[in-house]
Amino acid sequence: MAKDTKARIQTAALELIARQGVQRTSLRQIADQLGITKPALYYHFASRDDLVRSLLQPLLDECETMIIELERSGGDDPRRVLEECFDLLYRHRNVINSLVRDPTTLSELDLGNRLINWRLRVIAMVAGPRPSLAARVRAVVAVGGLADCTVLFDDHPVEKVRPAALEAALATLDRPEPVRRPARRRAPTSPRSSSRSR
Amino acid sequence: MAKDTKARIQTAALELIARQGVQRTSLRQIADQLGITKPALYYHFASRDDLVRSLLQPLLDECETMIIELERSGGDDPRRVLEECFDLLYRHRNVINSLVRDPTTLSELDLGNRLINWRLRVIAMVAGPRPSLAARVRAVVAVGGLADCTVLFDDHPVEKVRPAALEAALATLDRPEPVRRPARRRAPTSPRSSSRSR
DNA sequence: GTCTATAATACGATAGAC
DNA sequence: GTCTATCGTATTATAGAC
Repeated sequence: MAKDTKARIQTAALELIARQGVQRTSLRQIADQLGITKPALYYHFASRDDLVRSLLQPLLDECETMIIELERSGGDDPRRVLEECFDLLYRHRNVINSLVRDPTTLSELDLGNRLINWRLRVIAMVAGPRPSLAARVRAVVAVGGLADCTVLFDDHPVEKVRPAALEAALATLDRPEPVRRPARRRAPTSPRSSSRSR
Repeated sequence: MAKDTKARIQTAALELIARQGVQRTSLRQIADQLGITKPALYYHFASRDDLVRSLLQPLLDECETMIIELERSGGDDPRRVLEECFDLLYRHRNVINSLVRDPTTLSELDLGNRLINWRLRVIAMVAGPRPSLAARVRAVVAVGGLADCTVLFDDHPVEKVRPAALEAALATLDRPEPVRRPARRRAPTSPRSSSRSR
């Protein structure tokens, strides 16, 4: 036990942040959880922001390399793009839920912009070249829905969720041209549009 | 101009929160924006939390009534469920992006649990009775992807996004039984599974 | 209904001893 | 590498005048 204190700090911080959000987690709480004092944290991290950033760094690095690699070699294979995305999102689902979905974190630096940029690049790959609006919408649904699956089925084994999620996302994409949908199961004599719109 | 000061406070608060998150927005900032002082806010709201809650209340109320109404009358019509969801999410997209996605807000009271509960009820309606895991996954993708569309296409007219999003979500659901997918467009001789898994 | 003034508390961060 | 002690600054909230 010598230098891994840094790692223990990160673990404790992530745990607290997962429960109460970034802003609500103070250096005092983190120090207390470890049984050390606040100034001790400053030996390992230059500032609070430095600590938070260190939690995000692995995710950011892997996103960057994954997307660049996909764009270089596999951007024309939606299944492979979705597979890689699912695996990365699943691997980092803790950090994503605790930190990335927090608007406070997003607004600092250009993290929000970088994430939006990556997302759009993934969507662009999945939507294919010169996509119509409908195709882009399908890509958004596929990618966004896939992301939700990495987080909403925590009680299910990932080996079962993963293929199901990929099939569902790919099914969303498989609409080469707009057609009138055939009547769907169980749809009674309901009015075509009953929404009160907006 | 007499009693609508309360509404003006809410508007200013929402605007600031949209830009910097809930936790980063202080009563001082809100007061400054309106040209009044901090204690004046306490005449209209009992506390800071009271103000934040008042911003969420309309969304919460409408969610509750919408879901109850759907479960009573339209739970077996996925299209109608998705239509109502899209319209509600789109109508409240500002509050949703500013407040609801903030972990800090979610952890207070049982807001997070209520939202998860509603989401699961919507997913259950969309997935149909006694759904398989695959069917539930498709429902998650459909609902989650639909939600993303209300937020990601801000620069497009909603009259175009709405039908496209609904079609995409419904397409996701339309997989009555698991079949081997036919080969998809543009998939070259890529290896079937290249993911480094997790 | 809004003000001035202030209390009570928590925060991030630093200085300096050990 | 961790401590005690503390600085400066923010915050929410209240008391009481007008």
